[in-house]
Amino acid sequence: MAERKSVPDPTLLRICRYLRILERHGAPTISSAAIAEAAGVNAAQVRKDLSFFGEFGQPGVGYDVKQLLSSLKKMMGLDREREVIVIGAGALGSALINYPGFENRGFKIVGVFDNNPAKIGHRLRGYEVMPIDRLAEVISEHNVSIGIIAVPRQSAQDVADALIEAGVYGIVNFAPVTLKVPDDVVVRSVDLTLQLETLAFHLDN
Amino acid sequence: MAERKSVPDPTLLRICRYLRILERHGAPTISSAAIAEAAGVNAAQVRKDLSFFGEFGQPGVGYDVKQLLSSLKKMMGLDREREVIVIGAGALGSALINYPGFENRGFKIVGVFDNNPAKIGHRLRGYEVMPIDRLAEVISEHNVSIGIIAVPRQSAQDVADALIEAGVYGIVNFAPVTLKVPDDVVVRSVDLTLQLETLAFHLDN
DNA sequence: ACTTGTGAAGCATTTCACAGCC
DNA sequence: GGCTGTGAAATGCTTCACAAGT
Repeated sequence: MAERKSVPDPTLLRICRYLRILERHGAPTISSAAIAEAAGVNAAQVRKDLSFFGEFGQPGVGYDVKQLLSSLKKMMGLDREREVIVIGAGALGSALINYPGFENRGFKIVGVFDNNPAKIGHRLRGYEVMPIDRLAEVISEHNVSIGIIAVPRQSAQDVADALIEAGVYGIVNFAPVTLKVPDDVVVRSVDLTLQLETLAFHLDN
Repeated sequence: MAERKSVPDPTLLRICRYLRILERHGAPTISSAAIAEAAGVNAAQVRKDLSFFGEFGQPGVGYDVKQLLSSLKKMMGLDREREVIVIGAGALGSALINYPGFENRGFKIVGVFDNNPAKIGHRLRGYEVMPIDRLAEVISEHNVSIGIIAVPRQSAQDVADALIEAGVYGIVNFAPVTLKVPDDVVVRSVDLTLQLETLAFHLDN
């Protein structure tokens, strides 16, 4: 929970987006203006964001893409593999399991869980679907630090409780509820309909 | 694009979450403190958020749940059905198509598109998958105002361009890129990995 | 006694603007 | 000439605190 120097959350999210831009950038160097243009933000914003992590650029030249990439990855904790599990083998869980963005960024799925007996034991895109009661076992065996909740709203809190009980400190929640967790657990939510709903407002106004 | 009185974006997102809380609330009235507790925010925040849309509460009593719900839905533009299309019939598109949250909130899917010949013509959870070149036709025929982009990063901008060309003014983008669009088009992005990536940082710090 | 609605204060984030460096 | 890094200004958002209503 505690941060060395308190990096603003919006900065963290933007840095991840810069990472993608850098990865697809051809030239060996890039300016803050070019990153800003690709990310749709202000150039000063880019420089300020980077400044939370150090000084990476050369005045008059810009940033060395390769070097900036590896520095940022390291500072963001994205330079090593992490074991994650997915709870919920429905349509969404299934989509997440083979979403390339996860494995590409070092998040290795080491378990898929569901409480539906019809699904348990079957293979889902290469992963065996396990019953929820094996959660704790898999978590400790693979040293899982992150759980991805892709179950219906009704069971999301129960799953979160089980994850925390088993020692998971990071949760990505795809269910449309606000999870109640202790202060030392970090929850980040992705709500599939929220943005769509706000769009209704924007189109009318 | 233009708003009557400029409602902050965070407020819009929270209002949508309050909507869900209200829908699941048993009692006929609710206080700002109760909404706040369920949403994990400050009670003053709830009152301020609601105040952007009007005065709905009674001092000493709270808010009439039914009345607040219907007022908010109306002000958010969620009181009527809207036609949407989904572009991309891969794992994610497929998950979105039968995600209950969409239809439940008045977003009616009237078309599913993909450019993969192997998928075109086949039915996907009840929807016929159509080729991208029928986009404009379906959009004008069904009066589609919102397009949901669930294609890989590489084709997302092309799809956005085609949507805009065909008269769509609202886009929900699930691809991990920043789309370039004219000022009168509203894009809202949902990034499936961004939150997971920031979690890596939080767990290390 | 309890709860709303809201000015005003407090805090956070973004943008500006420019000194300093290549 | 072009670009970074960063104080300072500007903006935006959240929380406080309280008058007013029931």
